[in-house]
Amino acid sequence: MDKVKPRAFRVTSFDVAAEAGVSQSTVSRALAGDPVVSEATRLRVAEAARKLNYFVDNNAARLRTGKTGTLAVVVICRPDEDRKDLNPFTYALLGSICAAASARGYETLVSFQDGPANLSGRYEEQRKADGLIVIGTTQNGPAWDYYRDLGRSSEDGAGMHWVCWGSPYDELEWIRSDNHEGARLATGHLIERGCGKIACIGSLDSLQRQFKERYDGYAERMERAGLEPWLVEIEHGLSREEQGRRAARALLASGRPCDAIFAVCDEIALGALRELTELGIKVPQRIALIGFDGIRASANAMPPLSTVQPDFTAAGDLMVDKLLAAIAGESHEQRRVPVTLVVRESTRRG
Amino acid sequence: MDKVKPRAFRVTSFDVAAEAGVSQSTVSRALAGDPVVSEATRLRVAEAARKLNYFVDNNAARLRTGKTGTLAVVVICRPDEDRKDLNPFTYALLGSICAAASARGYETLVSFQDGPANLSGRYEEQRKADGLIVIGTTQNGPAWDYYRDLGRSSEDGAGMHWVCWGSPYDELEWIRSDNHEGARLATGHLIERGCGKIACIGSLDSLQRQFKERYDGYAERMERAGLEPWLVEIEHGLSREEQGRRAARALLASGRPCDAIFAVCDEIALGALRELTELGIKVPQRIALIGFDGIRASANAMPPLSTVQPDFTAAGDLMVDKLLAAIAGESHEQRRVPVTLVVRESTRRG
DNA sequence: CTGAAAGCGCTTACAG
DNA sequence: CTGAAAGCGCTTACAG
Repeated sequence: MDKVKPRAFRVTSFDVAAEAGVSQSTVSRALAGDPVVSEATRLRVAEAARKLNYFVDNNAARLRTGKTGTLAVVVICRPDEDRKDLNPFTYALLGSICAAASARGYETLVSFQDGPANLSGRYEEQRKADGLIVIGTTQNGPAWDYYRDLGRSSEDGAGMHWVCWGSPYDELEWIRSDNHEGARLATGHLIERGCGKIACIGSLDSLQRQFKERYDGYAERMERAGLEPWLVEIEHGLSREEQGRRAARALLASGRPCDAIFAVCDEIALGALRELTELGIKVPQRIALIGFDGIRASANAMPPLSTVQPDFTAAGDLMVDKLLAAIAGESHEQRRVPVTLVVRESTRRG
Repeated sequence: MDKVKPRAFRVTSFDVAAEAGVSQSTVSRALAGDPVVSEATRLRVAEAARKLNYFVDNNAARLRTGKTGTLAVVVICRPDEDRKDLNPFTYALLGSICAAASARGYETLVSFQDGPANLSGRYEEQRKADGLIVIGTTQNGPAWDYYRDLGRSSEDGAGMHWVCWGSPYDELEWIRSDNHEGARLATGHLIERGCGKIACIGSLDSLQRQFKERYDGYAERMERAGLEPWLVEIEHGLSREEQGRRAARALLASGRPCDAIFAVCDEIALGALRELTELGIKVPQRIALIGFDGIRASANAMPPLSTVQPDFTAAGDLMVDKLLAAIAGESHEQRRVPVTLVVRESTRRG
């Protein structure tokens, strides 16, 4: 109770101690579950705490122990982007990270960051979190530059702990889907379906590293089957949907026969699907189509879109486990999330 | 530096004070931007802090001031639900809340909660947050019961600060879309388009209060135009998509002539759309269709779905402003988020 | 404008 | 098994 500015009354461990007839240190131990306190004492303390509606002040505990029990999660957005239009893949990943952290007893401090005024990754220095997870769009270059520089500067001492998903830089600790395997699965599925003229809509030089990995998996599987890879490049600086639409048009305009398309992400695939549909080209009867990412909208498309889906639960688990290992000073080699093929109408046999 | 267990070296305000040649209290004031310190001193302190890579320990500051600068956001999920399948509306709302909080200088502590093992809203008591925002599915009854009881129990003293979106209980401080107005807009749009046999797929007794409000707005607009309202009830306990599919079938099976459908949410509308499409009924040529919520998938549907979209940015702003007002002990009456009509192919004139 | 000092509410060696 | 005491790193009246 402050003499000058009496602040709101707050129950402390001293009040509980008085109520239970023990010392304050015993209250702390009992409530923390320290096995050294007797069962009888523990019960008495618990009852007193319940009666007084007492909860440990998290800030005092954190100040004393130096641990926060919190992981920071930064979601990188595009400056011009409405929150509603954020990549649904990112949202699913965010959810699985929060769930994984919670399952391991950690809170998640979430921040959407899009521009210079907003960028801030000093969570450990401020003792707001024990580590940092950065996810979000690869396309916000300045944001990733900021985090890359933060990582570099902290070499000398501070020792940040973090992992990323979507970083265009290999020097950051990244985790990604098993893109090669997923692309092989998708391509193999099209081949087994009887397709032989399979185009890949994608890019080799996108900031999005995953796109190249997916093309490589596609090309590898094509060559194994004695087929020639065929890349239709997306144009940079457009929405994914528009990239898909234009690539579909370019593909048709080329005049080269095509019976199937592997698009390197679902949103590009959905754009291509709409363009094909509007041009009267039946999917899958004339051209089969498969995407990558397993976003929810792919299931709602007409026809429903086949895709390659990462195990989102595994993704969250892996990111959190890798981060916790880094915090504990242990090594953790795995950085690929397993994927599965999801077959829907868009690749079914006519 | 602890003698027994030397913890990791940490720069404190005392180190900065020594470096800058001032007292520790001056460092604190200078870094907090207290206008009482001279410009020269402030610069010297800032330089010393930069040189030593010093950041204020957030836990110590919070312990001292009693404020956390943090808002807790609880997202209520369904226990059986994959994170990936969470309602996209909820994710968009989460994003706008985090952005609004950030714009007002608050951090957001986000937690996905789905069941008894997981439910926890004691953020203020633990001094983890200054207030609480609860959003998410209305369909998790036990979770809302938990929060309702928490609200009741805290009457006697603690005084929780919070706001909700999606609560089935009116006693909690709720914020919702302007559902009446949105439904009137949607229905009026169908009428202007020339439709007269307009069904509403929805429910009067759903836990989701918003559904009844939307039906009421629809019925009001119908009656104003001298048309008879026609409710096709959804079945409980199914996914939104399946509810939409079945309602569409029931509507057709009734034999009653129908030229337009207003569905009380986009996901139900998308289910209805797929059912109609699979049955060969052209949308909008034979039946026009409009939903509510403005989720991203509605734009990707074939044909793109007309809808009523709440202003997500305003929603996040309003929830955060209302919560901050409650924390400050001020009143804040507004609880409706404005909506706009989004016209797409599914209601265009043939 | 600046400094010395108190105190926020815990956890944890240390002593018994 | 329990208690007395130190100390985590700040902010802020109070005094000058």
